[in-house]
Order: sequence, then structure tokens, then C-alpha cells
Amino acid sequence: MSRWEPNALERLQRAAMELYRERGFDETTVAEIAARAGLTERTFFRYFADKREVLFAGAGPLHELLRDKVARAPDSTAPIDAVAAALEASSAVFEERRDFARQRHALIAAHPELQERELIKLASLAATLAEALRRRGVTDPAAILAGEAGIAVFRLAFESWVHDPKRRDFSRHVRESLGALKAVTAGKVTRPAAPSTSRARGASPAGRASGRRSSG
Amino acid sequence: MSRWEPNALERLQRAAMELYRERGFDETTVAEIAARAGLTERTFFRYFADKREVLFAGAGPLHELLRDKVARAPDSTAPIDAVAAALEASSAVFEERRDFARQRHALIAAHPELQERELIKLASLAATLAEALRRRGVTDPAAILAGEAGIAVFRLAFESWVHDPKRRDFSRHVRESLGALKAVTAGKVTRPAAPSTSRARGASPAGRASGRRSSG
DNA sequence: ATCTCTGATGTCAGTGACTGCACTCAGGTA
DNA sequence: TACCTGAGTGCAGTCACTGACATCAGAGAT
Repeated sequence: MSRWEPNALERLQRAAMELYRERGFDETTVAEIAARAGLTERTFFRYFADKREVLFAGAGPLHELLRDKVARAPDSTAPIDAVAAALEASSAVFEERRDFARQRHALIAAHPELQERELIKLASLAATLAEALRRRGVTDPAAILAGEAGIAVFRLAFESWVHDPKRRDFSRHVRESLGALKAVTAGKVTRPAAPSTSRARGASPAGRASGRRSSG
Repeated sequence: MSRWEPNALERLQRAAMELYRERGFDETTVAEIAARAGLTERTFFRYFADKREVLFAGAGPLHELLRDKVARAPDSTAPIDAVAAALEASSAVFEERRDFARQRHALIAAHPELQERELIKLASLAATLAEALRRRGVTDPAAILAGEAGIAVFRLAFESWVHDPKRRDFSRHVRESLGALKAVTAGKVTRPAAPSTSRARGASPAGRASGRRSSG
């Protein structure tokens, strides 16, 4: 038997998530989180750098997974496709905890200060992807841009996955978003033709959200 | 004669910039900034929501410029190119204050908490671009992705512009970065051939923009 | 000339995030 | 037995940020 309950870190994360959801991020104090976890404020700050970080810790395995998948892509694979394959492979990570992911996403969406943290974490993922590509010999503007593009795809895919009433797999949303990105950057997407009966939103395989030029 | 010195906001911004550069962001207190501007801490917080915001206020005109340029692009222009045209048009804004932009950029690069704020401001620019595209009739996954892609281009262009020893125009860096993005998302960039004569193939118009770093 | 209203600023007294430093104490090891 | 270590605690302090209220020059009204 040890002196303290085990899993202090997980207890803190759980307590924080509960309290942020119950009464809001701003209305929750760190002391309250610590108390619910059976610890003190001082201990909270030993585990997490600040009040926001408690929602973002633990991204290490995701970084490793992406690094690994990019490294293992066939030699002939283009950078953007190696990145896409890595993102698709991360599907399992999210599918496993769909509900948690949704709750966390809603929380972040409601608080700008949490969005800031989310964005810098995503930038860090982009950097991981770029670095993995460099190890494959991809040179720099391309490596950086493939990483950034991958994260743009990831964000859009995540958003539509979270809200997908059909609960289709995350990897499917990644493929659709990538298709949409390729169409957009190829200049294949334009304004709709004059009558504009377009159905907004949604996310088809995305390729043809297009007509061909013109209209008012 | 008015009761107070005019331009309180500008004085605060200038004082903050000076102090952050002189002794670092963390080592500067808001009270010190206010004092240097001849005001009190309380007044600082009337002008800026927090200690970071003083470096980011005043983005309104840039948003308006981008919105306007996207709106005015010819009907036949593809979304990604309308966005690129808007970014190129913003060149003047940066060229006018090259030194200030460099100093500010160095400051942000050295402080993660400032990067967070920078990222959310860029996300807001992406949203502005996406909204301007929607007004042109572009539907949603495409509008969002064109906005995000534009910001990825913007970031890369800004970075290489700031470090460009040849001091070429910002708009030129935008064009090069856009070319690199198009090559990457078209899958035209791959690892170098076996003998590795470096220089990734197919990065056509912009492949070798900003060659800081290369491969790994 | 005085009156009043307004807007920019100041004063003051908080709250709570975060930090440095010294301390406790069960369990393992020499 | 004595010592060390690792996980957590206690405490005092700094500073970002806020709400409530006070001040006071100048503009316009009377």
C-alpha cells in the first residue's frame, strides 16, 4: 500500500473536466479542482503548468503515432499523402473516446482562452509532421506546408466528425477534407452558376463544390 | 488644450513594445508600462483586455482590406486566387513598417504565450477570408479551406519576408508561398531521387522560396 | 456666469493564478 | 539504525485583472 491514492494526474484531469462542464471554466478555481481530486492547489501546479493545460496534456502518443506513420509511408508517397495517411491512422485514437472528444471540443469551442491553447497544440502537431517529412528528405517550404495543410485538414475533419449525425469514421472525414483541400488549392472550386441552388454546408467527397466561373 | 496628453492608446503600445524588448515580456509589469506612458494600470486595462493584447490591437483595417479585396476579385477568379490576391494587396501594410514588423515578430517568436495570441488572431483572419468568400457564393468546406490555406501561405510568406536578406517585397513572398502550397497539395513534391541531388522535384514556381533549413 | 453633463482618468480594495522555498513522511536501502 | 527519495503539503508573496466609485476639464445649456 502506498501513502497516497494513485493516478493523481488522471484524478486532476477528471475533476477539472467535470467542474469546467458543471460551472464553466472561468467560474472554476484551481483550488476547487484540486479539492475534488483530493489534492491541494500546489500539487495541481506540479502536474500542470497552468489551469488550461489540464485539458491538453497527454498528446505525446499522438505525436509519436503521426511521426511513425509518416516515416513508414512508401517511398513513392507524396508528402501530403503521407501526412493524410498518418492522420487517417490516428482515427482509432479518437474513435475510442468519441464522447470525451465531443465534450472536450464543446468546452474549447466555448472559451477563447482554451482555443488559444488548442491552436498552439495543433501548431505543434504541424511541426511534428514537418519534421517527420524532413527525415524523409522533403525540403523545407514543402515540409512546412504539408504539415500546415495536414493540420487544416485535421481541423476540418475533426469538426465535421464531431458533428456528424451519421457517426461515420474519423478517417473518412479526413479523406473528404483532404479531397476538398486538393480541389480548393487546384483552383477547381469557383462560385456557383447564376441560379445558385447550391446546398450549403455538409461535406461531400468535396471535389465538386464547383461550377465553373461566372454569375453576377 | 485638453486635460490629458492625447493618444493614450498609442503611448501605451509604444511603452509596452519598448519594455518588452528591453527587459522581456515576463519581467515587465503592466504597472510599469502604464507608468512609462504616463498613465495608471487601471487605464491600461481600459484600452486592452490583457497584457498581451497591447501587441495585437488594431487589426481592423487589415480585416477590412482582405474582405474588400476578396469581394472585388473578378467573377472568374477561383477562391484560392481571390484570397492570394487579397494577401498580396496587404503587402503595403507591412512594407510600410518593416522594422516594427520585424521587432514584433521576434518578440512573439520568443514567447509562447504571445504565439498563442498570434495564432488566434490569424484564425480570425482566416474566418474573415472564409466569410468574404461565402459572400461570393463559395460554399462551405471550400470557403473554410481557402481561408485556412490562405493563412498558411500568409504565415510562411511573412516568415520568409521578415528574414529575407534581399528585402524583396512581401507580395513576392506571398506568390512564392502560394506556388509552393499548390505544388504540395497537388502531390507534385516528393522526396529527392536516390542519389539525392537535393532540391525537391516539381516545386515549380516557388519551390525554393526561403531556403532556411533543408531536409534532415 | 453658472449649471450640468460627459468622458477620460484615477483610487482602492479585492480575487485568484501562479511561484519559490521549506517541510512532511512512508517506504526502500545501506 | 540512519539516510535518502519521491509525492505531496503549507505558506507567503507577486501580479494580472476587475468592480465600484471618485475626480475634474471642457462643452453645451440657461
